[in-house]
Amino acid sequence: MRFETSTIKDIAKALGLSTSTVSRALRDRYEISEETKKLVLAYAEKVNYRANPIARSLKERRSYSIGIIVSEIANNFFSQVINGIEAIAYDRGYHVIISQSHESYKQEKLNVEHLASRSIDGLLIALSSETQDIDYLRNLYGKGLPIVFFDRVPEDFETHKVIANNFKGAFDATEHLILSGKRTIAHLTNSENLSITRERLKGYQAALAKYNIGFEPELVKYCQHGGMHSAELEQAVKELLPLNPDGIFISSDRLTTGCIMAMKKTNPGVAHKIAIAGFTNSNLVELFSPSLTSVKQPAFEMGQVATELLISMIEAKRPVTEFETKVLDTELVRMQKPLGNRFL
Amino acid sequence: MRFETSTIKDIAKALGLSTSTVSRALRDRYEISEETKKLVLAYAEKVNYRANPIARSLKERRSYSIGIIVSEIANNFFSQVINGIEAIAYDRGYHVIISQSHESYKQEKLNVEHLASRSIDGLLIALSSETQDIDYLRNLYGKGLPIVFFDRVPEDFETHKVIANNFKGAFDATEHLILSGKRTIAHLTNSENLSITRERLKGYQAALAKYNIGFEPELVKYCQHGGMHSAELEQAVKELLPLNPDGIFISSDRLTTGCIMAMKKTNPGVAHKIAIAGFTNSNLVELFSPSLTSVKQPAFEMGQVATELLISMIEAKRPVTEFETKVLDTELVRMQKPLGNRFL
DNA sequence: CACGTTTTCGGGAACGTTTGCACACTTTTT
DNA sequence: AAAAAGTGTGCAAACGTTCCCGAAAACGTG
Repeated sequence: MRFETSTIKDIAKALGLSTSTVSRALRDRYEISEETKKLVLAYAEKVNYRANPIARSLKERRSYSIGIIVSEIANNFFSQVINGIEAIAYDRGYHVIISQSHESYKQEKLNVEHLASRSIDGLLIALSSETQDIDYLRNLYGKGLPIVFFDRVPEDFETHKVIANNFKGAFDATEHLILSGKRTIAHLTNSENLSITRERLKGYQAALAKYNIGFEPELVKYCQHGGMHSAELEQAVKELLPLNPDGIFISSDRLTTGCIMAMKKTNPGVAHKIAIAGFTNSNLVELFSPSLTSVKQPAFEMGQVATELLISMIEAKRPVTEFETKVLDTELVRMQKPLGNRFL
Repeated sequence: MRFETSTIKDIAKALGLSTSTVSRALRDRYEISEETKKLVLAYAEKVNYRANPIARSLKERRSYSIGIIVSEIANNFFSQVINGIEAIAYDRGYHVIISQSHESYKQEKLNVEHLASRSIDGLLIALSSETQDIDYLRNLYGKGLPIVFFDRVPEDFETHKVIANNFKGAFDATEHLILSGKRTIAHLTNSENLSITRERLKGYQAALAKYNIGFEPELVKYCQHGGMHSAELEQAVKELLPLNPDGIFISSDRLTTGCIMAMKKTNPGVAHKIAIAGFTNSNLVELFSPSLTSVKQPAFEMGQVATELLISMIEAKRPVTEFETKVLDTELVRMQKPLGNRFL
């Protein structure tokens, strides 16, 4: 803000004290007498003094801000994560700067470096579906920037991570389809680069195995761009439908909604015949037709936990060397009984 | 970032120049010889020099950041607006700090003041549904903080504003219901505090008038919290249904989805019998059941335009005195033919 | 050659904080 | 009574920039 605002100097002058005394009084340091503290506090209150965070940052060499990278904020899951992040961050006196990678590696790298040059104190990141090379992150991390990964995490990076129990979420969803009598279950998923893709695939396979259903690789379709392009989704659906699946397990938020949309567009009839189970944090699933069984991730909590870990790293006196990977349970929300047809 | 990074001083020392010369060379000022400039630039490039934005901000008394206040980011409309804002802001070298009011006046005020103390250069805000008193904004504005309102704007505040053509959007939606043969058209809307509420009500009334349908005040239900609480919505729906409307026009994104949800919950049968038209920017409307006619706002564009106006204010040499209110057209997306029932 | 101009550069203050150190004064200890 | 310890405060440097001002060098011009 370029407009006039009272500074510590003004207070010092007005009260006939030195800036150091005022500063210390404001920070409630032990060296200052109660009397002076009260005086300063009262006056500061009166003139509505607000410490200039920029000057503070320059002096303390930190900005009290943390960067967030997600693929997009217009996404139920991520916007809920962000809410969790904000809840903790604001509480602890940090503000957050959000950037979107739009599932592009280039954009992600650009944004991270922009944030780093903006003097963030720490970074919270879910990798883009394109990302394979995370050396630029390793570099920043090596220079001292605390980083916590969430949701989409790299395997070979020693730091805190927060993820959902993707294996179990996928297992539950697939098992649910099997228990509903489905046998030919397709799997639509994200880029192979992503940890979530691999973990969810394993869950899917494990469920099939448990019920002695053979794993058919051609029933698995990968979307390199995470469903950002509708053409990609339509292509996948077109390839999948001829295999006549009676169920489909979809592995991410955007993919789930995008896939249903693509199925309706490609072949509206079949969309209602295939049982759908998918990861999504949409709070509108009850409105969807066809309806589906959804795997909900504890997004808000994930944001909270990740932020707490990050702040603990930022505020640690000495370098952290013990890292943990928190795994949060997902929730299976079973499809509503379709009581719809009599009303159409 | 607290980790070591090269400064202008380091460059100066290494090159045997003064900091002023280096600074000027970096900023490409005319006083510096081409030769020296090249030397400095080359060295800066070599050591990967990045100007410290915090020091810069302190010196220049501005932060190159703009604040955004929306009611929530987990909202199709707002997240799209934010995308538009970011597109322009990043392009012009600003970064954005997003805050959510959650439709609470208290939270809104708190966030705005937090942002202001964080030295934002300007503010982009859509008022919360609770907000009536905007004196605190007037105060900040008076002190020199540029503010641009979008979507939910106050009437008595002289500054740039960007809104959708709410009157026409509401008119079109209502007319569409009328032309579909509906005669008892309810209207579910936001808090009366909001500009969008008033404008959309007028559009609704105008459409009724055009077709000689009497306006029935009891068919209009207001939601003070903009549908943040589901109880509020269910209450409204419970009051509305006994009046036997055959159509309903809903006035905002969250309200539209929330209302359908509430109708399905309260009386699933009737949900499919009432024709629905509502404002929403959800990209999933095609998935909804019951399906609906939607009024889409040019959210992305709204963000872009608002940001351009704000930046023009921020960068204006002298105080801006000519303000404009940009009105952007909405788009009516007609309900899909329900080809659904034969597939259920 | 003496003078003004232009070009190119450096010194140093300033932005608003925080903090190590020194200093003065009071109280306690030996 | 002198020394030590404790208490409260101020001075000044520092964080990394930008920019005003002055000065040295190079260049005409008469």
